[in-house]
This record gives sequence, structure tokens and C-alpha cells, in this order.
Amino acid sequence: MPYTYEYPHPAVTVDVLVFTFQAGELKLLLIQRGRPPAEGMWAIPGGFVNIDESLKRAAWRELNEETGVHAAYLRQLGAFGHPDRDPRERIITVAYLALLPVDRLHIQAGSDAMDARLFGLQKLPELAFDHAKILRRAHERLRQNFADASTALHLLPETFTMSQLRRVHEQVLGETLDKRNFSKKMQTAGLVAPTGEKQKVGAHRPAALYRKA
Amino acid sequence: MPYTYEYPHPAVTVDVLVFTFQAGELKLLLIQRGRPPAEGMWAIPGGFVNIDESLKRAAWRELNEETGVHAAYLRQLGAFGHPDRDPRERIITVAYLALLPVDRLHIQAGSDAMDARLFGLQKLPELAFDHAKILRRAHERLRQNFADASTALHLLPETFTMSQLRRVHEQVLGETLDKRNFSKKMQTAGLVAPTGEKQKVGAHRPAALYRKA
DNA sequence: GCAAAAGTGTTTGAGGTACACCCATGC
DNA sequence: GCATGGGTGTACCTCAAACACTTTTGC
Repeated sequence: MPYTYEYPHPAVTVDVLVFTFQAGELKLLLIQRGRPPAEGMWAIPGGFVNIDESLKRAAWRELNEETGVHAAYLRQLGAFGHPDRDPRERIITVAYLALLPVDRLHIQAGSDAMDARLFGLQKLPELAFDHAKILRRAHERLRQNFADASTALHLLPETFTMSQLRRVHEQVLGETLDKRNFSKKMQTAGLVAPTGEKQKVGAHRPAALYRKA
Repeated sequence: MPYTYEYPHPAVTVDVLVFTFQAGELKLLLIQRGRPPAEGMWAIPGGFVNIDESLKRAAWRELNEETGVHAAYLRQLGAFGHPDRDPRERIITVAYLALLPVDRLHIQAGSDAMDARLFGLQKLPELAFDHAKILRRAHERLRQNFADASTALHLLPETFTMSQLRRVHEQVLGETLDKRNFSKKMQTAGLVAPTGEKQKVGAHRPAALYRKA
């Protein structure tokens, strides 16, 4: 108990919103809390920032602990610090946004979690603390970041079909996009290159595969 | 000395980047530090977050202490938390971006400042701590926010000329803009309305005044 | 009258949007 | 053969960009 200060200090955590794209849906990684407060509730994964660790480094550590991932699109979303957002003590959290392809993601429930799962954004459980607010801000931010169309590529595997890429955009923007216009735009923008391969799934014409250009 | 914790806690501050537009230039409010560390150096105004105060509220308090202003455009820029960014102890700061018209700004050097002044962005002194880094991020963010052309209006007084508005944009974007195209865009976007008044200054044709529409 | 900033229209090109039919496959 | 999603081209329109001369004022 040796850490003493002249003035009260808040605790600082990082929370990482891990988004990926699976089964035609944009999904978010949540953990089920294994201890109080909010035990049993679903929450955005995160943890305390070590005293000699940068915020970004703490975010990488948390991301790695939950997913095994070392490299990904990782951006700071912002700080959330309402005085009563956590019942234990004053906790300020810095939220990060991570985008990564589902095939690189190996979900591991951290030591203080009962479970960890991906949830479609339309099928989310009730979230602990102020995490619903953080998620709303993340979603707004995603929409902004998708103005740069290359952002979506971080959510997909090495190769992907044009429909998959289009569905990522559609789900983030919350509107449907024209197939022809979308494909034209991606190609003339030089964002994707055809691999020459095709992907056969289901009772329909195979789809051409593309890679990030 | 009564504040003890089981684990070390960082201190948390808010810093407020106050931008305004004066004498044809985009300016930033800086304070000259009146005590160590970095005594005598110029810095972005800020201070510690009270333990029962939200981040936003702390930012408003700091803004008000330095400028007397209660209402302004105030947005969170982000958190900066390198472990060695302050020599005293681990301090994480949450930076805010404020835009306000110069005629509402009443600069008051806070209690721990020797001086407070506006600086043109091209004529900045060397900044304390990691404040140059924070400023770079603020400038990037300003450029992004100016994609919404109405943002610039927060920097100008109630009435203004088209040239003033154009110069705000030019300085944030770092490029010159075509007079005719700019004026057309502002008016067809419905962002400004002519007041009917004119402003006579200097040996040239008077400029029409506009207000926010 | 001259210097200094304000004011004003037209043309062009690029990119975004709307829109409908045939193709390859599995069952 | 039929259901399913994949793939393709054209016409239109909107908006951004380029561009030069006249006007009003103070000195």
C-alpha cells in the first residue's frame, strides 16, 4: 500500500474496441466480466495502464492479451472520464479502435473474464459501465474513417471478394451501395488488385478474389 | 498526504488549445510558466482534473480561467500519455481544442503563469514538455474539421467579411483559395448571410459584411 | 491618378449516381 | 430448370477548379 500522493489521483485504463468482419457481418469483440463490479456483464476489453507504459503500448498489450495479435490498425478514439463511470474509484479510460481480419484473431478470454466472443453490432448484449456510449462514439468515428475507403481493408483477410468489401462499407455506413459504382470506385482508386483466383461458395457464380493493392 | 492507493496512479491534466483569428492570422493562446518545471517557457494552458469533475468540465474550467469565456466550440483532441512527458511524475493529459472569436476573449494569466499571449502559428516560441507534438495533432485535426466549412465560423466575430472567412480557411489548410469559388461555395451552402452593412478599412473598396446563417 | 483590396461569371473536366440484364454454379 | 449471388456499361448531373477584369476607396 505504499503509493501516496498529495492530491487524489484517478486510475487510468485503456479499453480496446476490436472490430472485425465475419460471416458477412461487422462484429465487435466483447468479454464477459469474471469479477465485480458488473460481474457477468459483457464489456469492452481493457485494463489498467502500467505506470511506466505509454497509452499506446498499454492498448497493444491489451489487444495482444485478448487476441494474440501483434499488428493491426490501432487508433486512439478518445478519453472518457465521467466521475461516476465506475463504482470502485475514479477511473478515466482511454479508448482505442482496432480493426483486424478475423483470420488473424485468436480470441482468448483474459484472466478476469469468464468468456470472450464476437457480437454482430445488431445483436449486442447490454454493456457494462458507460461502454454503450464509448461504442456509439466508436461507430461515429468508424464512419468518418471510412471516408478514406482504404480503411475497410484492415477488416478483411489477405484476399476477399468485391461483395465482402462492399458489405463492410454498407454495414459501417448503414446504407446499401450500388454494386457497379462501388466496384468501379475501388478499382479506379487503385485500392484493390485482382488476384486471378476465384472463390466458389454456394449455389451461384464464383466471385473473383482481390487483394489490397 | 492522505491519498494512498494499492497501485501507482498517474496524475491527469487537461490542456486547452485556444485558437482564434486576429489581425488576419490564426493564433494560439500560450502561457508562460511561472514555476518549475520548465519555468519561463511557453506552454499550452491547462491544469489538473479535480477528482469529482468530468474531463469536459475541467476543460471548461481551464478555458474560463484563462479567457473568461463560458461558451465556445470545445472538442476533445485526445489523450497524451508518454511516461516521461513530465519530469515530476507520470502525467497523462487530455487535450481539448477550443475555437472562439477574438472579441469574446479576455486573456488572464492564471495564478501559476507569468504571462499569457496570442501567437501566430508561424511565430511560435519553443514549447514546454511535449506540447509541440500536441499542437501538431491539433493542427491536423483542425484541417479535418474544416472539411465542414461551418467550423471556421467559430473563430470569427458576429459579423465578418468574406475575405476574413477565406483567410481563416487558407491558414488552416495552408494553401491559397480562389476568391470567386470560395465566396460562391459559402453562399450556395447557405452558411453565411449578407447583413447589408459594409466595413470601410484602408485605402480600398469597402467589404460587405456577413453573419452566420 | 495610383495603390490596394473587393467584387463578379463562365467554361471545363472529373467524379458520383442512377439504372437492368446476363452469367456461372449447386441442387 | 430454377434459385442465388456475381459481373458488367452508359447517360446524366453535380460540383470543383481554372481563370481576368472592373469597382471603390484613401492618399
